[in-house]
Amino acid sequence: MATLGELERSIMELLWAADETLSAYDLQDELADRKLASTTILTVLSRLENKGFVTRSRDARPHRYRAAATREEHMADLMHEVLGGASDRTAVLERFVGQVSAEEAQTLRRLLGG
Amino acid sequence: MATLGELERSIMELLWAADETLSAYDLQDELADRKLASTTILTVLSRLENKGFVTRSRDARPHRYRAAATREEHMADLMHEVLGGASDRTAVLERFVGQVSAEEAQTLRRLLGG
DNA sequence: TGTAGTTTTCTACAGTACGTAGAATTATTT
DNA sequence: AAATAATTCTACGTACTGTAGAAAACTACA
Repeated sequence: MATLGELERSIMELLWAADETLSAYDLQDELADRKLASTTILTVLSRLENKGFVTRSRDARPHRYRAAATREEHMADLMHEVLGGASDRTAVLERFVGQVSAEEAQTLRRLLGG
Repeated sequence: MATLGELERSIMELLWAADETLSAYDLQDELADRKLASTTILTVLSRLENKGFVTRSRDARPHRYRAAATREEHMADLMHEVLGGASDRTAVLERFVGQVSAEEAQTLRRLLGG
């Protein structure tokens, strides 16, 4: 999975937080403090699309964008990606679980259908 | 946590796999197929040290290097780092657990002291 | 102890990714 | 068809990584 830059991440956060699809102009507004050119937003959205993080609807103009996966899916994917790179997955899980808070351990037990 | 480049990762893998500390020359040997200059290895080791992935013993010459954390610790840290960036951790864990294999689910239950 | 050999640090450069945006092009609206 | 709006193309600065030679620091031996 590709990695995200600073602005790329900000834009993903906005897309993840949005209920609706967003246009480049919507994003430009939400990032108004950074005073970015609309072409900048478009460029980044294009790159995010190429990386598979974003899908674009070309039906109307301006084009509308949405995150390809939810933030949760994305993060879970990242975690699995890390785990997938391990030769001894059990050892990694052991460490992982060992550092989890009590509440989260409880959550995990519940999710695992204890 | 910083990200690792291609060669940086190869060197970390060797350090993780090693029981002993390794010198730049040891690593050069293990990467002999790539025909790297020893200064290249030293530069990368230096960068890894700055990033906190490697510790160096200057007692003897050549200096000896070791991974700051085990591979498992590192990977568990990465997973926690991802999880830490989530606003809704439970949702992420839910996704994560949902994609885990049956055996790994079993492992997790055991580790959680079900 | 001066000099040759060894090891490390400094400096440098090419390639790639990202932030950034103007120019050129394409589409829409009137 | 002209004016306006939106997208794509092109480009550049910066940071990071792979790569290594030059310079400096250290070690060992004559």
